[in-house]
Amino acid sequence: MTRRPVMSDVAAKAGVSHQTVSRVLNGHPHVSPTTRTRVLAAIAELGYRRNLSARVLATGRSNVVGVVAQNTTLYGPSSMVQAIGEAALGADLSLTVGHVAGYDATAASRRIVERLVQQGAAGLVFIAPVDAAAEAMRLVPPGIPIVTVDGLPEWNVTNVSVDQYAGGRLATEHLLKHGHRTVWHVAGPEQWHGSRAREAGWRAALAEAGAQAPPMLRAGWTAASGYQCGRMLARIPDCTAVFAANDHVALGVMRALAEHGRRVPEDVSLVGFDDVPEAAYFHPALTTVRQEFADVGRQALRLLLDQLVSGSRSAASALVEPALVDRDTVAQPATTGSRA
Amino acid sequence: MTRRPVMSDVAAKAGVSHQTVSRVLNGHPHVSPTTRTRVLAAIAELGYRRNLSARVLATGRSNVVGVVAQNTTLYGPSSMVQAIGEAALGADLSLTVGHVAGYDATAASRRIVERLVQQGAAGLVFIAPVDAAAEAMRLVPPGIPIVTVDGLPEWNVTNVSVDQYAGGRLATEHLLKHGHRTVWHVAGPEQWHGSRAREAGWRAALAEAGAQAPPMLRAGWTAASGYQCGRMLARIPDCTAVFAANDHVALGVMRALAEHGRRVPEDVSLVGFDDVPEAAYFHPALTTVRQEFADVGRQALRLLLDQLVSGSRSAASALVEPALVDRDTVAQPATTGSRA
DNA sequence: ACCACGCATGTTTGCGTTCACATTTCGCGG
DNA sequence: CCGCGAAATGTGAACGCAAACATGCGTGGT
Repeated sequence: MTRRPVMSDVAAKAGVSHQTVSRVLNGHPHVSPTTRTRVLAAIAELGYRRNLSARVLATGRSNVVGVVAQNTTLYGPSSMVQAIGEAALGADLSLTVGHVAGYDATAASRRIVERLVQQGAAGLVFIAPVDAAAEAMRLVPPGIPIVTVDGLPEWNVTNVSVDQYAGGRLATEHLLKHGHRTVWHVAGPEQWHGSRAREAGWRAALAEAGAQAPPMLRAGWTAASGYQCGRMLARIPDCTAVFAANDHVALGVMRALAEHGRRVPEDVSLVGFDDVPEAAYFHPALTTVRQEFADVGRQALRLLLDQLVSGSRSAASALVEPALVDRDTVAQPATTGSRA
Repeated sequence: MTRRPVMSDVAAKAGVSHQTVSRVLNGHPHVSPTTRTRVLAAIAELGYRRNLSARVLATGRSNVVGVVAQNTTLYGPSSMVQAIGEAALGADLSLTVGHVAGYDATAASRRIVERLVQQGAAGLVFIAPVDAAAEAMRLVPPGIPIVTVDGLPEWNVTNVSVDQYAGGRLATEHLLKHGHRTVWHVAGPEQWHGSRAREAGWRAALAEAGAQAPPMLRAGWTAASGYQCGRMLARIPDCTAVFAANDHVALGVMRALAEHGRRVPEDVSLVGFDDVPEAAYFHPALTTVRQEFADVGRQALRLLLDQLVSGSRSAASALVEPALVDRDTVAQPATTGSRA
């Protein structure tokens, strides 16, 4: 077993100095075309790859950006990571993704951040939809730019998120507009900023319409938890309109409703959130609020890049507007036909 | 702006040599407790983090493993990456995930592999459900261990996958057992090995039962493509049993069937694949074949670790057995009640 | 009392690259 | 034909760390 070739091996083979090889590799000027091709040939022949560690050590810069993601099994986070990855590839950056397991978020985030920093990450993207992320963020040395996704404004860091408050309003107003007296809400986990923002939007829309806010139900992000909540809602005759935390929760709710013989949308109208690709094929097709996750990912990387070139952290921000996608789960309430 | 502290800064502050600091950091023996605490204090005070590039350069080893993943938006891949990430964290390895965009798989994979190798990855996991991955794999220098997930045996590399052939049989046999004369199949993309294996399993089960294989329909992995296929199937009165490429495709099929007034399972029985978390909440609840993605991820990392300690590539393999999850989408065919 | 051994610590060297600077080569105008 | 500047190439040092080797000190056995 022979060791990996290094720059001087290439240099020897091409009959030049290692520095010339370096110049070729980095596209520096002042290298004659003939030398360049000779060097290139030697590289190919030896199967030489440059050692990135040595390069980072020598230059003090690296072009890897780290991503700290919360729960990449979920559709939202995974779409964003994917989008960031594609954008990074385009910007000739490489991506190191630290996947935080669900159960011990704080400890895991710490370790991940620690590693990313030690690896010399040039910048970090925190997909930080929960408070636990803030603490890990504090471990990052001041020199390294940060962008959060779904972070909180008070963290005072560049942030990009979907305007979930607006989304909550959108959903609620849409239901109200169809003549429902009020709208029930099955919320997501309360640690998630998104849940809280959607809830706030829901309350705001209700208040503005002069409608009383019914008690709020708490679900996770899963269909199973939505189903549990749905079983409660199904027993409440007054409940004619529901805004669910996300599409999967909505699916669970629909299921519970159906089992109790309550039809969607005839008896109960329902709006989800996210617009996962299969939402249009639920039965009936789900009316929902679309979040452009890929867009969020791209913007996050763009903002990080801005900081990278400017060389310092900033607190710029971007908001992505959600949009209502009207399908088949919203209708007039049956009893109060032409009341409003 | 003062530069990041290095080992000698810590050493100076603690009044020792840099080598002693190194020993403390690496948990070497022969360091007195008092010195150790002094060094630790200095590290904390300075906010020192060791430079991983320098470490890698000096030792020649790195403990980062690379993952090349195809389409992490999908439930399967993302679950596996997540599982690998958790397992890696447990083994004190760090993970660099290269996310291959969908559109130009070959070029993107190349670049990602190139990077991973240059970064000095100790080992690589290819989530390689398509042929394009094989080509990228060839770029990896021989010294670096590889594990593929959903790879092909002829690649001659350590591989772990779900036994999708068995899964296809399972699904088909389950339908046959209920008295269906034959089973239709809506397959996934043909580039994916999983699709092909499931198809083979389907054909085998049919042949074994002496049933004629009806023409096969081709979908993607999405509900939308399943819906398109479903619209065809709905027009075929003979079609009483369908095995769908995955759960989302099954959802699309169900939707199309419902629109044509064909009931599931009374008129058409349906089996999916994957058992995504929301499958139990489809309407009706989907009978499907469960793949233990997390298990696959964990095994992949374990096999990589084995190679890492043994120091050489091997071609061991692991197969994870899928299991049928019986829910509400399979029943006796209506017309041929007590025929078989 | 002396030697030898083991523990705690320091010194030197090299990992593979880039950077700053030194040197050689070449072409061209006077 | 000389000299000068720019282009082409080479040389040495530095990046931050760990490994190998070297040193000094205390302790126990005989």
